Amino acid sequence: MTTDISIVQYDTGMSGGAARVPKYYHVKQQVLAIAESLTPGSRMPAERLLAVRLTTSRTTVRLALQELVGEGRLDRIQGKGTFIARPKLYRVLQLTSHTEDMQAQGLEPASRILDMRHIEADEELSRLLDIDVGEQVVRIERLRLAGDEPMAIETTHLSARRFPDLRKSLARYRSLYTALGEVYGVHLSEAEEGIETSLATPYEARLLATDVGLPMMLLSRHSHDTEGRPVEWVRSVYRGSRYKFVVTLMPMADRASD
Amino acid sequence: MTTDISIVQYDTGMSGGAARVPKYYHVKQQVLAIAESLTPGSRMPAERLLAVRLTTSRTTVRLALQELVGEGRLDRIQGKGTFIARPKLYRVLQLTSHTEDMQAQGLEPASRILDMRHIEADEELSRLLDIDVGEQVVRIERLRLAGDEPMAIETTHLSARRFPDLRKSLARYRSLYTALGEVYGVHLSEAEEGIETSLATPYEARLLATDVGLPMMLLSRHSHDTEGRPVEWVRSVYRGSRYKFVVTLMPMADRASD
DNA sequence: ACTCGCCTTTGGTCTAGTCCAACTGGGGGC
DNA sequence: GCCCCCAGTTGGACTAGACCAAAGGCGAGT
Repeated sequence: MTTDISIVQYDTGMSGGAARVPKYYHVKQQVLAIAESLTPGSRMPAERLLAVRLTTSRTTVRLALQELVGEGRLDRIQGKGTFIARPKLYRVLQLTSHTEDMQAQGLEPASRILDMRHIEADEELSRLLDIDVGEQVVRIERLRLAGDEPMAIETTHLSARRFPDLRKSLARYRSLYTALGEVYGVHLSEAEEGIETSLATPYEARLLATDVGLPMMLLSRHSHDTEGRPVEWVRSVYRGSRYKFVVTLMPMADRASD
Repeated sequence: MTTDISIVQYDTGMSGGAARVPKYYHVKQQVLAIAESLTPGSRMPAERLLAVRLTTSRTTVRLALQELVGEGRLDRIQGKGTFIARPKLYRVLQLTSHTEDMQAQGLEPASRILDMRHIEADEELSRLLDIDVGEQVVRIERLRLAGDEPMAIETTHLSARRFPDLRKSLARYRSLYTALGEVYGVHLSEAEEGIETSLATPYEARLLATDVGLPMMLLSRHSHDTEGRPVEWVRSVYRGSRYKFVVTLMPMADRASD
């Protein structure tokens, strides 16, 4: 029972020199091989069994499994087992609403309002929405769904003064963007979107049916109307292992002619 | 020495019900509090010391530290210690070269060719580059740097037949895009970019000075020339904890008028 | 025949401890 | 005075095992 950390050469066939490869990484490759021999939805061998078969500890097996879950290849369900996951979904980055975006992909859009309240603008929100610090801001927290699968937690911020009675307007029209156009005559024209990684908090993990600490995609959108005034600031958290974001880039104006 | 897993209410002040919070998550908050009281670059207490102070095991402390490293808040260096990290860098998504992009942000662009070779097109590459299966493809693997900090591993694929003697052309012009324009008369016009998360492989971790298994940003770019023909297919891996990607979205053509 | 509850199985969390690897600094040798 | 080596410290990897929590099957009781 001596601890034996193997030092092995890395061999993905890529260039460059050697790199140290921890044992769990080899275990991961072996587990992956098993996973690839099975069809999506079918069950993997139990952790304790894998540990015995691969002559390692359960901890090491779990580390390997954790990475495969983080990559979206496996799903773990306590009490039931570990299963082969389905492939990633696509999410197109464009200036459309959730409703339009889902319909364009043939998916059933849905959303559940988790929370809707007024908060006071802090310094950051006042800058983003071009209002005074302390002014009222409508904060809408929604769970976005594609079909019956939870997709993202989206938190939208708008000026309460500019968009009064937003709750009623939202109820009347299905999509927020439609309501903005129909009720307040505001049309979106340009937005900057920021994309970064984060890790699931316990709250996010519960709502999105994933595990605490797994990699997430954090999108923030800052939208402006046709007059260039800021309209909304949105922060969305997606399961990183379930989505791939796609954006079409066009040449910049000052390069179009050369 | 009984194992005592505390079941505590989650209290980020958000809506929704309770969620189970593992102990390491509380430890993480405590460690984060310590980190926030220090300035970037300064050293955190040692792991063994934190374990004693927070009355937990070193394993649990390491789990908490791992998440903070994954979020880009801490850096760990074996033999030296754990340090407060610097804030994230921005990376704008637009149809420019690495060289232009870096210069626009006042950073010193640099890149190191890791590997350059010809490979045979498999089915996927033949589709992406619009060539036959088995045709030669130039594969350029480069380490992108911003100043002296490794930024990404970028792997570019181009048709070898369409761009002969690319090595010489690359040597003459600093940027690949410049070489494409000057030597081959090809100008890029539109590209689809895909963004997803992945986990660092040992190879990637070594080159990007990060740890195996940490969340990464995986960008893939499919660029076309002004005639709509595919020119390159690029796969780039960035340290997720170091970069935030920014893209400007414009309204779609069929929505500009309403 | 149905229902309730226990028991097994499977994943989830945590501990305590061992050994390896890398950086640092001090002391001895040249 | 300079260099090298060795020992201490710090992070990295792994083990063995304990107990918790959720899911589901099965059997006893009604």
